[in-house]
Amino acid sequence: MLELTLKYQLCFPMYALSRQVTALYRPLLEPLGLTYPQYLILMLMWEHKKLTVKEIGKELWLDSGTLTPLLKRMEEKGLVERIRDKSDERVVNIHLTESGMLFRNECLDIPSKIQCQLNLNPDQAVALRSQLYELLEVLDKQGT
Amino acid sequence: MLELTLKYQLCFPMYALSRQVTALYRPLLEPLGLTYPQYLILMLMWEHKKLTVKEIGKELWLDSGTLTPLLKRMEEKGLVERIRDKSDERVVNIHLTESGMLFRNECLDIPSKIQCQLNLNPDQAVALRSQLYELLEVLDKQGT
DNA sequence: TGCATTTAAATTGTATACAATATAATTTTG
DNA sequence: CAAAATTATATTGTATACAATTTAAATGCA
Repeated sequence: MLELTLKYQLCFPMYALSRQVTALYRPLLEPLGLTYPQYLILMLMWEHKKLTVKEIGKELWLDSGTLTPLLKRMEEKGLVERIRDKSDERVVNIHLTESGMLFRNECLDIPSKIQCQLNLNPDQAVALRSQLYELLEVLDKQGT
Repeated sequence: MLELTLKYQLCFPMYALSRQVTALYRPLLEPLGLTYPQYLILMLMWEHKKLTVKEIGKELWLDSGTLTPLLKRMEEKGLVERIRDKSDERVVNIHLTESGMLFRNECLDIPSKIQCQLNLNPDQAVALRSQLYELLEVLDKQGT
């Protein structure tokens, strides 16, 4: 396991699978004019209606260097609005628009389509997800 | 599991973890002037000495649009040479240089450092790796 | 043989990621 | 209170990813 060969690495299948799973989303999101990170942000917004850039960054593990241009593109598409906080001018609040809200209906069956293509039963999916979140937790604590 | 909320998705922790694990490599690779994809290519080259762009692409699930500039940068650093195949001028063979060979010594303890930071025992790591490769296999077959 | 098809890389253009730095606003502190 | 430190976002620059197209070479086949 500690060998310096591609096939013994844990990181590599993680990297490759992440990209290939994202590729599964592409044909589902492209007709909606969405990219995968934009879809992630929309999922957050459907749940929260309003979030700061910092809060989005914490959820997605992304910084403002990535989020600022990404959110600007989403604003251009009319999915969200970027509004400076009145009480703290450093903060930018992201608001879901009516249009962004309606996009949710178009995305309702995406999760089931993806899970089907991964050929996973629900139990397996839940188990794998837990394991991945455990590792994220480990890294989160180290980052502190 | 089929809910349209970030925390119920399987894809998201995969995406986030992949990036965070790559971030673990960064402080180890940066002193060597390497990026993570460059390190992956080096691992392949240490094993094979000579590969075509297409063969590298198949191993890493990357296309020439990504690999051509990446390999040019590695050539500039003196890690590899890019040489047109004499018998088939469409093909570019990538050769490991002496210098690229020597880099292996600097990377020997990277895998153990990473595994340590992930706080995984070898059995867990092997099990997770297998599961990820199974999913890659599923996607590979669909891609056919 | 000669031309259509296929193949391997390269190129172009767009969208992330992320380090490093800059900017502006707020908080802390002496 | 005023300067220093911190914080939130934006900007700049570099390096992937990847779709779409182009180019050049090799192959298939009538």
